[in-house]
Amino acid sequence: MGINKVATLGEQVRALREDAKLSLREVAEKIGIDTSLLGKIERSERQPTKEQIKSVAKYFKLEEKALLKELISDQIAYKILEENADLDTLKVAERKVQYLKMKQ
Amino acid sequence: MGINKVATLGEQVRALREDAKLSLREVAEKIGIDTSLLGKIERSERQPTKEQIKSVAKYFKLEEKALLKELISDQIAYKILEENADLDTLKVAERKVQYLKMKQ
DNA sequence: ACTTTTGTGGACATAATTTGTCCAAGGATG
DNA sequence: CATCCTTGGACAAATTATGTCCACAAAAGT
Repeated sequence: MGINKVATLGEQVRALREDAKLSLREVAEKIGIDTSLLGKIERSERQPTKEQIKSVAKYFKLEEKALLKELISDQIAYKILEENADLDTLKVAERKVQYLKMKQ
Repeated sequence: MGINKVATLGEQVRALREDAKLSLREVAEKIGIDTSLLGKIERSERQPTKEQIKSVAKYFKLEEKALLKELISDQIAYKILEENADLDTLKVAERKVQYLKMKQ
């Protein structure tokens, strides 16, 4: 699974790890976090911090910025789902971003 | 200012209140919250809870669902801004919502 | 000019949410 | 069986958000 497929950040990380035939333990240790935590991140039970994102990006030689974007979009997607909000809510949000940027 | 204009939830509430020529105190009391809190909500310094949204909707005879949508879109817009994220992030989020809904 | 009302903002305790770890247990692999 | 792997619960700790109190300045009223 490529990094560009539609999947959560966690799923993408898992795919990277499995493609590299590495265990949670190995990667977690390299990144400096608990095995269980990495597992939770892959299952989207925990949101990685920016620092963790950096470590992951570095480890898998990915662009940190791209992963960050995956993180934010994940968080927004989950918010929409758990609030049971209409997809159109995102359009409204987009307009608000533009509006708020206008008024500096 | 109508409820449909592009503005934050707080600004919309403020507009409603000012159009009705009411003070923060009056409305806050009716709604059962502190004056200062209502002010902060109008300035987006605090996010109203769902209960507060309900009270506001009831008080101004608006659809609760519409206000809820304003709340969620506000939260998303502010997230985009404070993370300095690209607007395209919202598109990614949209695809993820669809993706996550697919896998039930 | 004095009084009252109004909105804002800081400080703060409290509450709610999130994070990260430990540990136990179940599966798969060999 | 023995080992490695992943998952999940429980929980303390950390982080973030909430709501109130209070003081102050500006505006409005008398």
